[in-house]
Amino acid sequence: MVRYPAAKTAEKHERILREASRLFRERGLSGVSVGALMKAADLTHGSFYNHFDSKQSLIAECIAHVCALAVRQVEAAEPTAAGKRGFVSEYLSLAARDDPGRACLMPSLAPEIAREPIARSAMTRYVRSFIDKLVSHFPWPAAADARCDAIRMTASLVGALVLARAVDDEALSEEILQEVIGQFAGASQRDGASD
Amino acid sequence: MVRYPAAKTAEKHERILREASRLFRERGLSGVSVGALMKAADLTHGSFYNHFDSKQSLIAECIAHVCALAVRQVEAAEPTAAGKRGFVSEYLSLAARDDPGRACLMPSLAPEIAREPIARSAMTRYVRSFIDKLVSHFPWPAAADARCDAIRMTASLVGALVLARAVDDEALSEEILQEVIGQFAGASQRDGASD
DNA sequence: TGTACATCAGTGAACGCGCGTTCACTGATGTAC
DNA sequence: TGTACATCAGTGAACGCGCGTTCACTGATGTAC
Repeated sequence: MVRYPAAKTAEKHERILREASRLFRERGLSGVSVGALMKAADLTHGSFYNHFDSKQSLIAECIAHVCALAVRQVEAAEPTAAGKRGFVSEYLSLAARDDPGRACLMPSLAPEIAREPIARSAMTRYVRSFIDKLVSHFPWPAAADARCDAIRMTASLVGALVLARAVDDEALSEEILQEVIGQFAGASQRDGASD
Repeated sequence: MVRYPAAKTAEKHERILREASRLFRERGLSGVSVGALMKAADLTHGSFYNHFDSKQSLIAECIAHVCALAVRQVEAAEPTAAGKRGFVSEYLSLAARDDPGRACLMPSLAPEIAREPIARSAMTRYVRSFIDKLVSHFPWPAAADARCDAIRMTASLVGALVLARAVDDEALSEEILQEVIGQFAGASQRDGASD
């Protein structure tokens, strides 16, 4: 039945997916051609269609793949207040800012995905999983407000990384990252609500 | 010297810029072709190059143009705590979410612009102007923290709109908008810092 | 174990298409007298 | 005021290019005996 070893096929599928997940986050959906992607995966462009129906369906699969990575990254943090602070510092680190291919997908691709009807449901699962995992994994001052706090934290993280990357000026970029890291760093309540 | 009336030329230049500013925010930079843009401005594609050097330089000019609009929009709000709350509510309104062509440029285009070296300096001016105008126009609880608060607020606004648009589920989308509006709505200090 | 065969993932030329940009031409406009 | 001319923004065919996708073919692999 299966003439070629399933493991070989799966390994190539995985390799394409991994390269695509990295490249899409680095260059945007429209910045990665099927040809360039397959070259990065050490294959020729024709065989792409042995693994995926279309570029669109690869995009949807990539979102789900990176979603799983993101959830695992939250889980890798200590489930304590210190672990949460560490997670925020990593999410908004210079390394994350400068290497979008290994960072969260939302700040790189969310606006482009919002315009691709087919990919939006995968993106919705990403956002929901991220928020839910924050809520369940980390401690929150009040259980009743945990979800609200997690949503606000997610918006802050995504916005800060989007802005820090968009900006040309290193000082301003680092200032944005630091101020938002600081927002989640202390027990002090001066941070946050702004009037 | 000037054979054609300068006003006519300027009016067309303005019309192209206005349509481009709307379309780029709606469809992304790579989602708007020069041909489609010029059709929207009731011209043929060839004459685009009488007005702009290239698509790239149009993009830079658009960012500056929308930046001026954004600053004016902040200025249009009452310079009070209530005015600030109203500004947040409008920034994160359903109308803004559903009509990116008339909303802030950052949540629509920042990631794509971050990948276009030529446009980043215009984007930097946008981000800086936005933050500076928030600082100078609205009241802040402590002058020393005004800039920090404004940066955090900007990150929250941008992130919330990015996520609300990326998500397929109306309830989740509205929840994100509402929680972040709520973060800036009350005098209560429970909002904000999350642990 | 060795040989002939069937399978099918991988290959790369080719497809139609839309892109950004160029350019020879047009024709409405303002100028000269 | 009327006519001939010069200007130049606007027009649309054409350019080379890269895209997503298709497809006839190849050749390494596992199977049959």
